[in-house]
Amino acid sequence: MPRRTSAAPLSRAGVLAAATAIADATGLGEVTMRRVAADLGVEAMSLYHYVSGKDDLLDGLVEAVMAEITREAAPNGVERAGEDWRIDVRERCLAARRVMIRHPWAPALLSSRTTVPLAVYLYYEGLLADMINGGFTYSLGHRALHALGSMALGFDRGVFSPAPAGGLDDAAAEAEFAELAAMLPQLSAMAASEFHDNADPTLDWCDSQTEFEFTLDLLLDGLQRAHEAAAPRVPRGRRR
Amino acid sequence: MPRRTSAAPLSRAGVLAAATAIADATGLGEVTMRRVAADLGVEAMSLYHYVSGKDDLLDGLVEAVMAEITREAAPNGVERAGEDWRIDVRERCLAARRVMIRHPWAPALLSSRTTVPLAVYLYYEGLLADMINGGFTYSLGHRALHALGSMALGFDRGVFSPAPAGGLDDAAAEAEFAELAAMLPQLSAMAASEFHDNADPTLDWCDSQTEFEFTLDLLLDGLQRAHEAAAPRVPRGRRR
DNA sequence: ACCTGAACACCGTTCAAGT
DNA sequence: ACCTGAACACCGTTCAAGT
Repeated sequence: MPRRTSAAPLSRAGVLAAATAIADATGLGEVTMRRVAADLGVEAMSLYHYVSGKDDLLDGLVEAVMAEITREAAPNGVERAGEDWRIDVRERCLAARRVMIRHPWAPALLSSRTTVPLAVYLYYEGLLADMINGGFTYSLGHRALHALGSMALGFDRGVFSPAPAGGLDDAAAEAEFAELAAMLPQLSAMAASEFHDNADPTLDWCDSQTEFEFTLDLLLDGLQRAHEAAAPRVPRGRRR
Repeated sequence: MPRRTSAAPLSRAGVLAAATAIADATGLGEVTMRRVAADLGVEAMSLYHYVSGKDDLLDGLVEAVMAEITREAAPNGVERAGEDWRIDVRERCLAARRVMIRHPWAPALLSSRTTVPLAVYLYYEGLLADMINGGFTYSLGHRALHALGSMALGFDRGVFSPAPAGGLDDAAAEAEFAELAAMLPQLSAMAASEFHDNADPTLDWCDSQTEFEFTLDLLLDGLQRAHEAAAPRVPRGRRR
């Protein structure tokens, strides 16, 4: 039991920083009131002075992530020029994605929150403002936020992932894998085809940056089309 | 403690049915080994004869939901004709959505699973087969599965939802709400505008069926365009 | 004001024992 | 074979008590 070495007083920010460090290092499942407290050299109950409970701690983690996205999108504290809604929205989504890649636990945390923290609304406010400035109606802006879905926050929340349950270490597992591939002929053929085309080794042939950008541009294309169909004359900003 | 009334022997299907009933009635959080067992008039440890643990029970719930989607998409046990990939894919997504609406806990469960159950792969296999039959390359099929994301399983996994944390019961909460609206001018204006246009009362003005279908058609439009750009001559099936 | 120890009400899961 | 009671190792959280 390491006593607290530094006399630095506890604070909400300190508690959240400790929790973030644990999540980054060992995953969200290890983020426990007792564990966070132990890392701070303190008992679990002390945390309740800075955080109203476990739920508030998790909301705090979300706020920290959203703040990091804001810094990522405006590196010098300045917002983008804002001449083209499409570039602005795209850059916001890509900035969010860079942060999500740094914190792989964040998408699951975001998805699991039952109540939406204010910081998330502030982020959506910025996205919507980009589009309204670009001449979107509120109706189309509303549809756009839904259409972007989790892409707006920088992740692809499909349940689809290339490796099925269980590893393929021994021969038994390999036989099981072959049987499974027989049940999934198209998915197997797709995996084989994509492997072959791809210089990149097995890791991350799925959910790569190019997949993300393909989907994002597909959505932005569609929104741009819907926008121009409703208002063929672009009010301000330049065309692509 | 109600003893087990019927002498019906326990079974995996029975355990899953009890768990599904609990989730439907009171939410996923109440699905507990002890609670499921109690509803079956049995002790928690008895469940381990039919389910290898809590994780296996949750995988079982996912399998039950996927089976329900399959039944929903092929009501009489027959698959669709398959003349147009777009109609086939669309109908599969809408069938999945009808099931998700019946089991509001399912999207969160699907998203939280760290390992993907076989039933989910079988579902994706069907979706991919629709597109390959429609002349898609494996590369475009792969991109399409990613692009559809959670829409493929019938839900819109954005974190966006209209009501911020906390109710607006008393005057204090209402003042807080006004302050919050001032921080979110565009979102507030959007909400007001959409409310005004919508005959439908407050409930579900967001995440409605029309929003879902708008996003789905936006994605299908984009995929169709990408498909036709790569292979301008449609191999089989009719054009829209 | 800030931190603590003991306790409470829950979890999932094990194990040896019953029938 | 199927079910059980007691126990274990964890949770988040409360409360009265320390300083």
